[in-house]
Amino acid sequence: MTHCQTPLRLFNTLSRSVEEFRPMASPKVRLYACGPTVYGRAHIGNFRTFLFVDLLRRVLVLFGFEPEHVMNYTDVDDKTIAAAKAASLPLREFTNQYIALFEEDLKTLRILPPDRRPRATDHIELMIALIEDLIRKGHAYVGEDGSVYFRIASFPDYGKLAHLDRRGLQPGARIAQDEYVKESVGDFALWKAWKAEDGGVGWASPWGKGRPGWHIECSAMSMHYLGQEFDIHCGGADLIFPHHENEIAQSCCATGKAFVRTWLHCSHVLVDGEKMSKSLGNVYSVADVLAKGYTGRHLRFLLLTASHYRQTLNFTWEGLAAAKAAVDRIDDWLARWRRLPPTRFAASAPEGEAFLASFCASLADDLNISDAVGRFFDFLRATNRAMDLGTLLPDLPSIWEIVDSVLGLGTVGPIEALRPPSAHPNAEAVILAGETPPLRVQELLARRAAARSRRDWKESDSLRKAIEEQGWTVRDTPEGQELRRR
RNA sequence: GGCGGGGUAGCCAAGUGGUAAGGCCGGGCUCUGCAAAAGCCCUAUGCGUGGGUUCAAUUCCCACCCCCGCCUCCA
Repeated sequence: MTHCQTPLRLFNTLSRSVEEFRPMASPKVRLYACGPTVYGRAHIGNFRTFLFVDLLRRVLVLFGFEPEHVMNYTDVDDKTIAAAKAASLPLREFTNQYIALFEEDLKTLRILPPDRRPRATDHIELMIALIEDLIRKGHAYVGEDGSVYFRIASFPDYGKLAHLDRRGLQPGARIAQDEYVKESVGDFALWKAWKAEDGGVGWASPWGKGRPGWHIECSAMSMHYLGQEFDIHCGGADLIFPHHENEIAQSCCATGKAFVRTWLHCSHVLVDGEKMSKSLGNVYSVADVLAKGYTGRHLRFLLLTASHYRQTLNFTWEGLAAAKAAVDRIDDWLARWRRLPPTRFAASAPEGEAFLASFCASLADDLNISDAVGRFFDFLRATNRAMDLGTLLPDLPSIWEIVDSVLGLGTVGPIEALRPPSAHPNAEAVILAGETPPLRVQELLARRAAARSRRDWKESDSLRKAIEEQGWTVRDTPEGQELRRR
């Protein structure tokens, strides 16, 4: 189902410019995204990045590509080891919990699960083989401490992605304690020798017991699943340096190939204009947002559409309330046309075509979702007006399918009519919640229907209030009462 | 210091060398028993500040003032 014919243009961090995207073996697109380090609950900043990857993936499909999406779990590093130890749990058991929570949050945010989600600890042999290869080729060496380091001096292009030259890597204030064992400050660990604080965590290797450095896992797993050279590698902007720079160095030196064609990076989230930090108490998880009465769809809409992915996104509760209002408006629009008979929709209509063309054009321009959504709201208003007037509509069902393939909001619940013989006679109402209202609400609804037929407005109003108190909203339409979850 | 990203209405935000998308909030109106929803109208003579180029700049150039990120923990 290719709907957008326009060439897709993306900003490549490598060239710092917007380029037409052309995969190596179109329509296949091999896509690798750096995943979370699973030592704690991920926060909304993390999810902005994963939502960006989700957007990219959905847009690729919309433009006729077939992405194969791989995302890793970093389940071994200083933090996971320390946190597992603090929790008195084996590393694997500890990280399992956070992977489960993360996947639950992905589902809440309606993020499509990556095709593969490899864990670092399941691929230690691959990493060891890669490190051996780098040593063999003279790009890595074993330090006095038994750790293996990558020699950045052996890779002339080092710094190409981050646009840092070696002068920027001179010894500074933050010299690592293991400095004396490395040839150069910029050299980074491929393999870390076992230390007492690692406890039971460690794997046998040609250099003794130890564990992989952070960067090597992504090189090993991405090349293993996607090939030595693949199309897109993406992640948060903070990963540009050193993580992705180091991945490039390792991978290119090992294979002599270009590794990745297009690098994409998503900017960070601020909260109330400030960087999230535990000391400020502004690090929010998906669960925190749900606890305030918002849904995953509200948060998704905010993080996905509030600004361009290369722009810093300032999260505020006020902004989330605005996102909820916008989603509610979309839901009302959906509920409205979904109840219409098929005869109201034209098979093809110029306004529908024009809208889709502009929607595609916006997304083709480096995933300009804000602009695309702006077009969508124009279209929403135009079709609402057509519904007011009762004129023929564009093919809304198929157009929405396309729009929602990107927005990922879904269509909430089935539109059902609740009428006798339901639990309560006269409780007829259209339900827009996707869940059956409790008997108490059905009863109130029935009484209200009766009051309304008597034109007892006072009773009708107090029953509406009672229904509100049960967490439901009732509206009156020419077709009768309409019930929805508040 | 090096590299990079920003400053557009009450809030969020797109955008263009030709006179400011969209969302939220607010005000008015239509419809309605009421309410809600929906629609219509209004809400930046203005796009950080000062210069310059141009017939024309928010959009290009120069200078300046703020804010933020990265520079081997970090989505």
